[in-house]
Order: sequence, then C-alpha cells, then structure tokens
Amino acid sequence: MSISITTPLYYVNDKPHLGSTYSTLAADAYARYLRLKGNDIVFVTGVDEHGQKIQRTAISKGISPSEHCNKISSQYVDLWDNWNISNDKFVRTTSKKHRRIVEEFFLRVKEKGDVRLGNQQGWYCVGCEEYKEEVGSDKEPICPIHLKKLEWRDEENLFFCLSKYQKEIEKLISNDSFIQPISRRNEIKSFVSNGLRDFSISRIDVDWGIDVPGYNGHTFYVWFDALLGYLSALIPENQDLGLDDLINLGWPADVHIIGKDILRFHAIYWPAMLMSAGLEIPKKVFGHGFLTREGQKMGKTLGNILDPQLLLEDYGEDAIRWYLLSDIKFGHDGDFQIKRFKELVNSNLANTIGNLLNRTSSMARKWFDNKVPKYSIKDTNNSLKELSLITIDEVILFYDDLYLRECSQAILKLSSSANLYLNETAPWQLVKDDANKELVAFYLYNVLETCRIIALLINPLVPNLSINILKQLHTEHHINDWSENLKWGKLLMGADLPNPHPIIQKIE
RNA sequence: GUCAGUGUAGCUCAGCCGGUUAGAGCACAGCAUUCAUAACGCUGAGGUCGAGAGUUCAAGUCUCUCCACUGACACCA
Repeated sequence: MSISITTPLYYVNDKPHLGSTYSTLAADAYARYLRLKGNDIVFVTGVDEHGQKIQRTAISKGISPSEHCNKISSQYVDLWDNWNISNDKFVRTTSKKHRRIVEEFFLRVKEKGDVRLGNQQGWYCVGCEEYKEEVGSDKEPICPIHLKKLEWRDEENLFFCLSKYQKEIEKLISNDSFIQPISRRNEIKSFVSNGLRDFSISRIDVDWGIDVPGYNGHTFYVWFDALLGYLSALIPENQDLGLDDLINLGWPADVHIIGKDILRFHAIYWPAMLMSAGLEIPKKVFGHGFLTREGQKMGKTLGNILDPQLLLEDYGEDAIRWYLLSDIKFGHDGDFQIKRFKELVNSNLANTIGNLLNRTSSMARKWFDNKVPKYSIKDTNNSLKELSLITIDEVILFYDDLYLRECSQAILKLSSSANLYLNETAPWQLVKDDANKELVAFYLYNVLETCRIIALLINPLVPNLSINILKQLHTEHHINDWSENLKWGKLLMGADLPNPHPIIQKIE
C-alpha cells in the first residue's frame, strides 16, 4: 500500500524562490529515504494557480492568467527537474482532474451540512487585500500601512463550519506526533483553545478560480482549492476516478512538509475539511523554518534574494543540499552564510568524506592490484564495523523523525572515525613488511566498506554524491534497497577498484 | 499589548532532574606526516554562558526584573 508525502503547492504569483526550494529539497530527501527503506511512496509537489493576486499580476503584465500560470508553472517544473527532485506527481490546480475533485469534495462537505452562507464583513484595505481586524472605533478608519481610508465591505460568502470540529481538532492536535516540531504545536494548541470559527471558502469578486457548483458568481477561495491539490495530485491523468479511489492511490499522506507560515491551515482547517468529507487525516504535518541571508530577511526590496537556479548553476546540487539540510536544524530558522557554506562543503564533503575514499582506494589499488583487498582473518574485533552498524541504526531513527541535521552529523562522525582509524592502524607503515599483508587488507577493506555504508546513508541528502562514491567502489547497483545492501560485508573482496577521483569539487 | 520561544567561543550549535578547571564541529595558530584532494591526525589559542538581582554550601542550569531578537494572537501563499 502506498503512502504519499507532499511539499506545499507553491503559489505561482512569482518565480520560484529559495524557500520553496528548501521545502522541496527536504521533502525530496525524506522521499528518497522512504523509498530506500522499501516503502511504496508517492511524492507530491505542484502549484497553486488561482486567486485574485495572480489575476492581477497577469493583467499588470498584459497577459491572461492562464498564460501567466503556464509560464511560472513551467519554471517550477524545470527547476525541480534541474535539481533532480524525485517527485512522482506535479499537480496544477488549474487541471481538469483538480476541478473535479474540488467539486466532488465540496458536494460531500455540503451534503454533510458543513457549508453555510454567511457574510464576510469588515474594514477592507484594497492595498493590503485583506480585512483589518482591529481598527479602533473610528468612523473612517485608516490602514496603518497604506495610510488610506478603509472600505466597509459586506460580502456574501460560503463558509465552512469549522466550529463544529472543535473537539475533534483538539483531540487530533493533542497527539504528540501530528504537529512537528513540538515548539510549533503549542502555538496551534493555544490558537485552537481560543475557539474555532467558521471560515469563508468562496469569493464573489474573483473570476480566476473554480466555480462553486450551484452558487453563481462564487469561486472557491484558496483553502477549498489549493489544499485539495494534495488529493487531486494522486489521481492519474485522464482517468475518471474520485475521492473514493484515493485510499488506493496514496491517501492519507504520511506527512505534509510545509513552511511554518501555513501550519495552521494544514493542522486545523485541512483536517477538519477532511473529516467533513469522510476522508482520512494525514499522519503528520511538519512546519519547517525560514531562511535568511547573512542575517537579513530575503526580499525584493532589499534586493538580496538568492535565486535557486543560479545557486544550482554556481555550486551544484550536492553542495547546496548538503549545506541546507546538514547545517540547519530542520524545523528551525536558518541563515544562509556564503562563507560558512563554502567552508562546510569543503570540510565535510571534500576533505572528510571525499578524501577518506580517495586515500583508501589509492592504497588498496597500489598494494592489491587495483582490487578490493581480500583477507581471511576473523573479524571478531572489528571496531569500525561495530561503529558502522551503530551509525546505521542511529541514522535510520533520525531519518524517521526528519532529523536531517542529526543524520548528517552522525554520518560525518563515522567518516571522521574512519579517518582516525586509518591514522591509528597506519597501513602504509605495515605494508612495508610482507608479513602484515593480511592485516593491511583487513584494515583497508573495513574502511572501504565503511565508505560504502556512508554513501548509502548519505544518499537521501546528497544523492548525486552518493552515487559518485558508489561508482568508485563499483557498487552503484547497491542503491535501491537498504534492507538488502545496508549490511556489513556486501563489498566484494577482489572486485575491481576504479581509479578514484574527487567526489566533489572544492569551492573557490 | 497578551502569550510562547530564543540569547553559551569568530560561525553553527550541544549542555538532562543545579555539583569537579563550560563542550563539539567549522574557522584560526603550531606540530607531525605522506596512503590521500596543501587532505588526515595531534596540540593550542579563543567564552565575565544577553544584563542585573535573588535562592543555595554550589547556577549556563532554579526565581524575579530588564534588554535584544523571533513566532502566535483567524482568512496573508
């Protein structure tokens, strides 16, 4: 039975930024891990394409909304392609299948009695495109940001009766594993404890959206559109399948990986909507942090945005993936520092891991006829093997909880230990005496095998680099099944050992 | 404003129920060394643990006040 994991469906108002890339990289790492563990998974990403903002952006550019969406969406497709993201699905909320799912979902929720007509009233700022909650008691309130008069609006909307689900949601979020990381769970809890209110699910002044069946002039508002993309993504193209089929297609999601800004919608609105529609609830919602650059928020006004496509071209996928996933605790905010980025990539990947492979492979080739050394002594006292096996268990536990930083630290520690092991056993000294040949073979084999383990463990984080290592051990075919290949001793003694080369180019 | 969180070496962070001279990795300096990608290893320098007060035989670790930053406080993806 398959399970799905998702990134957010990115809003195509503008071209992809580093934040979206970060979410996607993390989800990709987790997806790769799950596959290696033998899970049948569906990795979903995609785009959210409706709404007034997009309509207006398109108009300002003098093109139609659908032209605009096509353009930006294809940028996302290309970007993920360039980054070798392993997504199985890329859903667009303008697709036909999505519309069908939204309609079916709506009718179910309506049937359940969870939709009502209501009025969205309040002081509205056209500039902010939002209702202002606290405007004081002025008769003509002013937007504090735009310093313009607010408009009083009284608009008929459809509402989803979230308030009915107070108890169910409280129960759901009291489950420790549902919202991660824990620190954010408290925020959600306090929010829910203040009492849930119904929220609007349609707009009457937005053309660029999905029409609400039976309500002329209404289009669905974001939450009853974008979130459902997680469902429609699972529906194969051109097949007449609906909500009842989802259980066989990967629903419920194992985890929604999202940014912390949209946690509430995923942890409260979305589960309630699913309950109403009689569908299962995702197992987990993980809200990760935001990235800053050299201590400052990235933004257009500051002109300090890091373009993911340019980063990729300048430094390559392995370097950026490693830095973002290994140096930033997943769930916390992180700061992109170019100096630190370069130092860590060079130190961790090139020096510690890369050089370990290089020096060991060189010795083995030199003294064992370009082959993996053979030995026949008993490995009853094999400290490196023991450490490798411990690390495997550790890393798997970390991956399970999406502790990606901890994964990389554990892998790095094993690499350092292997380097130290070489320095302590000093095979280049032993080899001077033929009587030690067997021992030298034993030591070198252990380190080479550790390199293979390292390559497998690191694969979800830096897949390209991982394959690169495996190729240099002639074991690239080992990369599909951890339960089979993540065992000590799978490296064949006497197998050919190719001429080693650096697994990653040092930066600068 | 209310609530929550964070503030520990240049950088990124560990420090559990308070208990010997405060730790790691990276960066830096020196030593050593060649199997290796000027890599690996060893040693070292570097901190009044945001500020102040209090509790205690003893506080980075508990309490209070203050400062700085971050987040939540419902329709912003």
